[in-house]
Amino acid sequence: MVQILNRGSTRTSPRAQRKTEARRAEILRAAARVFRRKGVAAAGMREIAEEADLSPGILYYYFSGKDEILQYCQDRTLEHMLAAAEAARATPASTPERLRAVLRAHVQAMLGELEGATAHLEVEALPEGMREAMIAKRDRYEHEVRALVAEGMKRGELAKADAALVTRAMLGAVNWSARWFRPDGKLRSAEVAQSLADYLVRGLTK
Amino acid sequence: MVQILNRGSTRTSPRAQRKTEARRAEILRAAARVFRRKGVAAAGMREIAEEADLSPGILYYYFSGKDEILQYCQDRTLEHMLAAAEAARATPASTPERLRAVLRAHVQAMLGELEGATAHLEVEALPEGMREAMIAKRDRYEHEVRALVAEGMKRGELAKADAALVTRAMLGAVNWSARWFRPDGKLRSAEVAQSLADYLVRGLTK
DNA sequence: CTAGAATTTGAACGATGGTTCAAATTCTGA
DNA sequence: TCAGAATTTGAACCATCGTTCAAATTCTAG
Repeated sequence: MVQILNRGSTRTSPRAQRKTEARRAEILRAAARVFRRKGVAAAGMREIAEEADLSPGILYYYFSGKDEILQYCQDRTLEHMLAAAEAARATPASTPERLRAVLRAHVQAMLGELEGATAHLEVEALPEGMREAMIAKRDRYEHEVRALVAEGMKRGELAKADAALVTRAMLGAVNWSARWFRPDGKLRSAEVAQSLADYLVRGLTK
Repeated sequence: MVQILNRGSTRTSPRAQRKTEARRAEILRAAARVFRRKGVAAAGMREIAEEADLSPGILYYYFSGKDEILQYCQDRTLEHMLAAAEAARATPASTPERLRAVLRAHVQAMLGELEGATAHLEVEALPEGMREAMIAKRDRYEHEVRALVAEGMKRGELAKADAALVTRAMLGAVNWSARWFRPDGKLRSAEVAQSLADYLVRGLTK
């Protein structure tokens, strides 16, 4: 997890710390919404500031710049998804069921009404130096999912296939939902999550 | 198909026309490579010019600007994919086999060594006014694929499911391959195409 | 060969967007 | 209450990028 430094609060009072922390979180949420709405490249600092009801300059009091904001946004979502993947591993359910759970959580992390975020799909938007660690984390997640797929195949619960490629196909299908999903559409995000997971795992059941 | 106007050649000699046409095609190929390598937003006109071994200004002699270049790039790939989809419809093979053929062609259109292009995945990068027609064309393609999926279900060749959602899942999985595929990787683009198509259609076979 | 048209160049322009910063305002502890 | 620290503002700075254009060069018809 990217360490949250003390930027923007040299004050030590717990009261002030909490307020600073809250401001920072507010900014991140606002940024995540703009990133999701317009894409990272098209999201301007002025727009992020407006979304958070703040002046543009203040963003630089709480963060070093757009890159850092993006980094936190991506990190948060990836951590969330990693947690879901690790939770699934600890579960006694069958491999197909655990795989479905991970995929559902993945979709919800992106499309969820309140905290859905998609910035982590644009790791290349990070500058060199920040990118590597994020890619590593994303890869860790991918490996987690792939391990689940491979385990299912080994146990005979899933049909044999190229686990790496199938994993990428699954993740691609769910990631792409961020492009077409509309909150005001016919399907709720939970339904999308359920149907996608069912279809994708079905492609491997015997 | 977007009409190729006579921009950049008021000359009427067939000889000159052909040369102009060739220059234009060269520019489009160079642009497609840069778009694919860096993404549309990060691809600069100067970089496109350099990729084509030309000066930046000349691009504006052959095209009205970046938007038009992008438009042609997207249009070409979409037309290519549409042609493949329509060809599949005219084929006597089973629905699952036709679906696999379309998906394979789709992957090849993006990852093919020579002409693979991914700019059409970024329709939102087009300005209002150009975007609508491209979205319509993309949707036409999606409908074509969906029709195939629906037909297979109706005929009993494929398991019943939400055809629209499954189609999007399939297209997402193949589109995403543009993000992770590396020409110097373990798998050739044709192998990726084959395996993806197999897995995705398998998710619907009974 | 030569005049006029077509093509090409590259410097400069203007808009955009990330960022900085001096000054103003608000907050906190004593 | 008040001084000093923390926070906030918004105008200005600067780099980047799409684009323009006057001038230079190349091509072609007669």
